[in-house]
Amino acid sequence: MRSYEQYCAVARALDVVGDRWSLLIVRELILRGPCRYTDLRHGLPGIATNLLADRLGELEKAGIVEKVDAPPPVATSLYELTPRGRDLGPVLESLGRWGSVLMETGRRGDQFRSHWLAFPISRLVDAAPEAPPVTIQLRTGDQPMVVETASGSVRARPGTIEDPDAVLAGPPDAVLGVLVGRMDLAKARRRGLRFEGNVAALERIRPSR
Amino acid sequence: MRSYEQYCAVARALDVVGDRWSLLIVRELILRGPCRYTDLRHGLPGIATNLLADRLGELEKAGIVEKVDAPPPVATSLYELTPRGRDLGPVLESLGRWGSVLMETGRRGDQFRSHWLAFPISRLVDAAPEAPPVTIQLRTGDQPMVVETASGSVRARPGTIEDPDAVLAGPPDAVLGVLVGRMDLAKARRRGLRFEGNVAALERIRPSR
DNA sequence: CGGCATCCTCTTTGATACTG
DNA sequence: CAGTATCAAAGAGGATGCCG
Repeated sequence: MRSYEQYCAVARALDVVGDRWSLLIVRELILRGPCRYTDLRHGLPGIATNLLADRLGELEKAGIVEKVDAPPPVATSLYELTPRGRDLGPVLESLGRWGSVLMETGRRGDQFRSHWLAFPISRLVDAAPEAPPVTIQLRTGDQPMVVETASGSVRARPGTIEDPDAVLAGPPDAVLGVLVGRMDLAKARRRGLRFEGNVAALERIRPSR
Repeated sequence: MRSYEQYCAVARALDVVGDRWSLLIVRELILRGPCRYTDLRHGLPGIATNLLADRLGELEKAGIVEKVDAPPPVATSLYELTPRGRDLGPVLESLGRWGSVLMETGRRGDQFRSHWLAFPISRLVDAAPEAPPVTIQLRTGDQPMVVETASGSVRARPGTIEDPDAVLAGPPDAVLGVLVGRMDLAKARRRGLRFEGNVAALERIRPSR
């Protein structure tokens, strides 16, 4: 990106990460940890491959991303964040918080990847830390996810679990709407949500405001 | 900006404010309050006038900026932030925090405007709230600024004050470096800082980390 | 002059094809 | 798999023109 040439911290930050796609690449690496080139392409639907290569080069030069050789089992190299890159977490956090109200409009044919749910879900809070743990199986997007409470917080990870307290399946906006408490079950069902299990499990998960 | 078309809060936020210059326009309106078109141009050195007009139109359509007729004395219209626009404060805050280490490299011929100092200065903290207030006069950039402590916090505003506890003048990086405690007085003087007054006044102002 | 709209050039992006 | 090469389209930057 062409520099703004302003002696201001915001402008200088944007000189480095203000390019189109740059912050979304960081999002992928924060959400998924070290990634192969192909993993990044999959998590960034719409990016042109030459742009991904360009941006990775720039981010590497800026000390945000590091290219490392993967340990023996994998025969490729991985991209991962440097500590300086991980420091962008609060930037993504504030942007995501500001953007969360824009998620109410559902999709307009937007692409979706399941692991993107980890961001809003990490903002949920387990209302009763001393109560028994809750597990919820999600089936939306490209891969199944598990939501589980752990010591007062809520986390999401890819994978499946046996005997979850509830299963949510269907379109991403309905699943997300119910999870964050923005949409009630009846409305979500009308939008295509399939729900099984214990409704009380959802009440253990509440938006932290 | 072309949409990323991703059902992710970060991507949707960037759909709205990810355009070049957009967040810097918001910076100006947060730092200076309602602005005339010309004020914005002055605070955004390097922007092409058609781009400023374009961006203002987009930001208005997105509900971030509002164009209002100024009250009688002024014969022009003003641009101001909507509540939704003011909600971008934390985004600029986190970006500025991340970018602050990029300010150590001084200028490379970058443009500078005095009011940009308000951002880093608001992160300073008055170490001893019960101690007498401190006022510092700054003379760097396009207009004089006053830094003053008030009930435990530190604020900056344009203007001059009589009998300040200290006066800092010279290049912006030296003034800023001393203010945030990154540069000691000797080094700042070698970089062109002119200092008058009470050194102890600086010790009342400390980075809040 | 403040507040844009137009025109033109140059750079960046996006889509696709191709290679080690 | 992990990119590079190519080329058309979109966007940015700069100059200038217009209008109250």
